Amino acid sequence: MNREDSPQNQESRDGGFGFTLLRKDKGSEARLGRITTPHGEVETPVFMPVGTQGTVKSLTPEQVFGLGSRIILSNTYHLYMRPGHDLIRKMGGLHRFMNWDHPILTDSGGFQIYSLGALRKITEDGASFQSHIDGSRHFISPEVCMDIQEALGSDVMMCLDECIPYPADFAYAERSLDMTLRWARRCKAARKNEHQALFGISQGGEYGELRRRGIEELVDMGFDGYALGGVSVGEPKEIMREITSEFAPMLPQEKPRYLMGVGLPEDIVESVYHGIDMFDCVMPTRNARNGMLFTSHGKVVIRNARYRGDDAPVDSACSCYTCRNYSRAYLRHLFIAGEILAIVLNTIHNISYFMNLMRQIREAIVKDTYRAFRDDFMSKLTVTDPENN
RNA sequence: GGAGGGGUUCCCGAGUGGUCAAAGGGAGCAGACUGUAAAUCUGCCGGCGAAGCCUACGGAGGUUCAAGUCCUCCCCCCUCCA
Repeated sequence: MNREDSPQNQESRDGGFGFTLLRKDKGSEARLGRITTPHGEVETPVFMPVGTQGTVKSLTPEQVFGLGSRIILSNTYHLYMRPGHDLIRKMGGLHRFMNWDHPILTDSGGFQIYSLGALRKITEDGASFQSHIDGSRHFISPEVCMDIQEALGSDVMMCLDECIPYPADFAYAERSLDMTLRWARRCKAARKNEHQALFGISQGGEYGELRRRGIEELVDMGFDGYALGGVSVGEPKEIMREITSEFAPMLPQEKPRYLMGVGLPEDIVESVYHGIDMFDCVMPTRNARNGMLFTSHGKVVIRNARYRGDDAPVDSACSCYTCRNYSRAYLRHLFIAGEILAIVLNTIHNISYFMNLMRQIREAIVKDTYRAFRDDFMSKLTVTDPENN
């Protein structure tokens, strides 16, 4: 890797990328770790708020950091389309551009190959997109993808992959997997800045033999971390659980393991149990904007009539800014009135909830009580909460 | 006092003989959201348990097989002229 010799290294604050496995829970596969990046350290298991367009929607970077976030996710495809990676490069990179001087992971655009299915075409060479913004045509190959992510200057780059939908038949899943593996090889060959970490992504749909072979090949190639991709694309929960429980342990012990796009609090708790270290999901931010709040007693749809005159905080067990200062009745009023502050306060709460959850998860691992923590968490899901009924 | 326009389901507002429990908004109510084309999307929105029946288009009466739609009278609102 020659990190010590790279010119970028001398400019960096803390050196290159690294992962230290600090502890493994005795009763489960759960792990406690530390990721080191040029922009700071991250304790794992970690949740990365999603900031697709170079912003965690509705929050300032100071707020995001203040809530406990130490790494965020941003997006190659979206920043390439607008404002353009060359502009961001000229502006000194994404960290400076968005005023976030902490770690950033950039997704590759692989998810847009899935989510913008109607607007793209895949060939062996890469993916051509018709811009969802102005209809113009663009082409992203593994090489272009690396160039964009290096222009953005993210701390962790993701390989370009094809995230296939669910369900997908075996033949398609296999063909796609093999292409994704060739793309991974090309990404690795094309990257110029060894200072930015590069993660490989497992695909193969729901097919165990494909997952297994894919992971073996990725590990042979050698990446700084490994992701399980192709989940949270509409598959039944059991399938996601199977993939996670069976293949997280197959990923190298000494590298971070990232479950892409996950997820619900219970999905996170369950996945940590099987040895996942990193998560990202739009859920806390998007659902906040849609009026759904995560709480220790289940979800709260703040616009519901039952909260009209409710003077209690959203979650009495939460000490976030929103819960310390505002009633459900006020939050409901703001949301129904379409006020911007509703979105801000909701997002503060949801991100706060996820950060607290991750903190509790780490504490449980430290205490070697993760299994009990997880069992307790899951049992509460099925209990009807008195406070909320 | 004269001339004209209008009163529609919670609100606004379409509808000028049957295809009308009545378009479309809004409000209200509920649901969805998992590497963000998302401050988005979906459903419900007179009553009764379904086929169906009942109650509804200012009020009363009438014409017609059939009226929110046509006629008569009445009540109320708006504009202009005195």
